[in-house]
Amino acid sequence: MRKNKPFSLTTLHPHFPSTSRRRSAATLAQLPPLKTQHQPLLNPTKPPSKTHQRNPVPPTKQIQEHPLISIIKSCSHNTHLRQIHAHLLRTSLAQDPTISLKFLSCIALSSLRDIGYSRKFFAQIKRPSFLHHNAMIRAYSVTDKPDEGLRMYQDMIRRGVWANSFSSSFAVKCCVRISSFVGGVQVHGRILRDGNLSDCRLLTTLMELYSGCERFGDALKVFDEMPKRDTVAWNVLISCCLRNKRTRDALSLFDAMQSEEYGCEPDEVSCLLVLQACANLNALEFGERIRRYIDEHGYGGHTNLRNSLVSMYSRCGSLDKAYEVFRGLQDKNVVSWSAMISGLAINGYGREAINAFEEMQKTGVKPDAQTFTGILSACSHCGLVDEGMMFFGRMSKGFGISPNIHHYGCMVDLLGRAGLLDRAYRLIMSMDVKPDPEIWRTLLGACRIHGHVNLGERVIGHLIELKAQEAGDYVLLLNIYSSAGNWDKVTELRKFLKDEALQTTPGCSTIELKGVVHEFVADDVSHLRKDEIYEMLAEINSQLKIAGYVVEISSELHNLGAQEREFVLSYHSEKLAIAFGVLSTPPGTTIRVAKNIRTCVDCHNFAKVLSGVYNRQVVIRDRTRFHHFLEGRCSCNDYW
DNA sequence: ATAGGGTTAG
Repeated sequence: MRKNKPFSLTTLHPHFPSTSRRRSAATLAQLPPLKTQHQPLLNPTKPPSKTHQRNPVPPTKQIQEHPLISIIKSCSHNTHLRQIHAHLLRTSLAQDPTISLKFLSCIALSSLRDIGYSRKFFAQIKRPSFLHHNAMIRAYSVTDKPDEGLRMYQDMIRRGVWANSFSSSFAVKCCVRISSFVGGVQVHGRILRDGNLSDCRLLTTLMELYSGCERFGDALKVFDEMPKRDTVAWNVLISCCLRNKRTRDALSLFDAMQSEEYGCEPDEVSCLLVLQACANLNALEFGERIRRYIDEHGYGGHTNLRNSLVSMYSRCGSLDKAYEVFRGLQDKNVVSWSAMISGLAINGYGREAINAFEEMQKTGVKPDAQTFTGILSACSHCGLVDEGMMFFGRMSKGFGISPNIHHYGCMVDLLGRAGLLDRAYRLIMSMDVKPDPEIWRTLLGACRIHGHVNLGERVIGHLIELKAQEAGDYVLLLNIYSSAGNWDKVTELRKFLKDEALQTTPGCSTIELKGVVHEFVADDVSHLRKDEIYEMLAEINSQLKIAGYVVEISSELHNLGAQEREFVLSYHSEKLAIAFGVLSTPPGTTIRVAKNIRTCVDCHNFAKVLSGVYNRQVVIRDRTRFHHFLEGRCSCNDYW
């Protein structure tokens, strides 16, 4: 407990200009002469003036800050910080609690982000309060040493230094940065003991932590126990759903938060997040709803929302609407152009994407790394090998952007599809970034297309090295073996797959009907209309067989008899979604399905034949592209 | 009490 009156500079130095006048242009030059103001600042000799005592006003409003504080606040340049530091040391102002605190937090947030500097200054404070500790933990949380911030917090608790909800908040931030679930649980425990259970912001940070550690359940629990939830809390929950593969729940939350029970208005961030969910799920109608909401609530002018709309429309296969929004954008920035270029790319308009790229530069917008990801994927989707190579070269030479893993991925796809497998392999080996499993899978896909057994085996070797091999990868290898007629290897691999319990990314397909997204996994029996769906699937199977559809058994890894294999295949998630689509739409309409992983050969053929027999346009969007099927043909030359 | 915390487009 402090016995003295709060330290106030206002009363001590009435000659300082008032806050309001000072605010306009505070610079170091406006400081009172340094030499004359040594002692009085820390050792008040004059009592506070009487006028203040006669008119008691709430002290918080009355206290004026030291001019140094406003200088520190407006100080963005590092050299200025150093100057102020020197000044603080000279005048022993460094020991003033308010000033040192302000300075400490300023170092943390300045462009310097120099934790060493913060540490040094902290060490110079003789009696740091818990506020100084808080500022340090915060500093750690925004630099590259978040683990030390957590340690400092733990140390604080251990030494019995007073800690408040802000200390915990910064500590949680540190845990978020290093994805430390264990550390987060500790801080959570402390928060519970401190009884900070009604602090909405603190709990939101905690949700953010669990979200980042892929602990959806824990995040939801925190949310549930919050006594009062504001829009940001809902937004964090939505973003948590997006990050933890609960995309469909993200859509329900948009409605739930608005319900009478909760009465929380979605803001522009909510819209941004939900639009992402729509894009992932292919949920065009829901996306349209969000668009109406945006217009009705006056968010229509937000460029980020419009950019998000461009992306949502194009990822839902509605390129014309994407273009319409794009055209209406008054201030197209690099994100708008990149969204449009990627949109053209995934929809198969490679040339148009390149044109857009040129036009973008004419309007003076400079491309960045993600623009090039879009343009390179346009080239790979449309088989524009020379153009792709050209852009890949121009990227670093002409624009100073060094290729990242996504750029390399596009190039591997481009070269691989074109049959230049050795070059693709050499490119991966020459990369200055570590190859990820995804890029090896891209090459493996190319090996399948071109029946390259040796390279395929080598790629599997690399995946094993990364401990990332999944069942789906071996299925591709199986396809390669069987198309090469290498039956011994096929048998051997089958046996291996049967014995080994391999990890698989569960395939999942979604289809939107009347604004409701339906989700299917393989062998799904959870849908309300499952009986009708399976009946329809049986009907479709027999119709397609008449039309010449043959089940592609090599897609399946189960070591079963041919009859049973066929049975297993018919339960793939995209078939269930398509069957549901046929069930719910009249002939002549479009069935749009989104798949989270690669669509298998068999489902590809299934959709192709079905589009003719049932007179539906079928569009399957898998990880990177659209597969359009119409009248028994597909748009991608059976490159699946 | 003091300063200070959460979500965000391609």
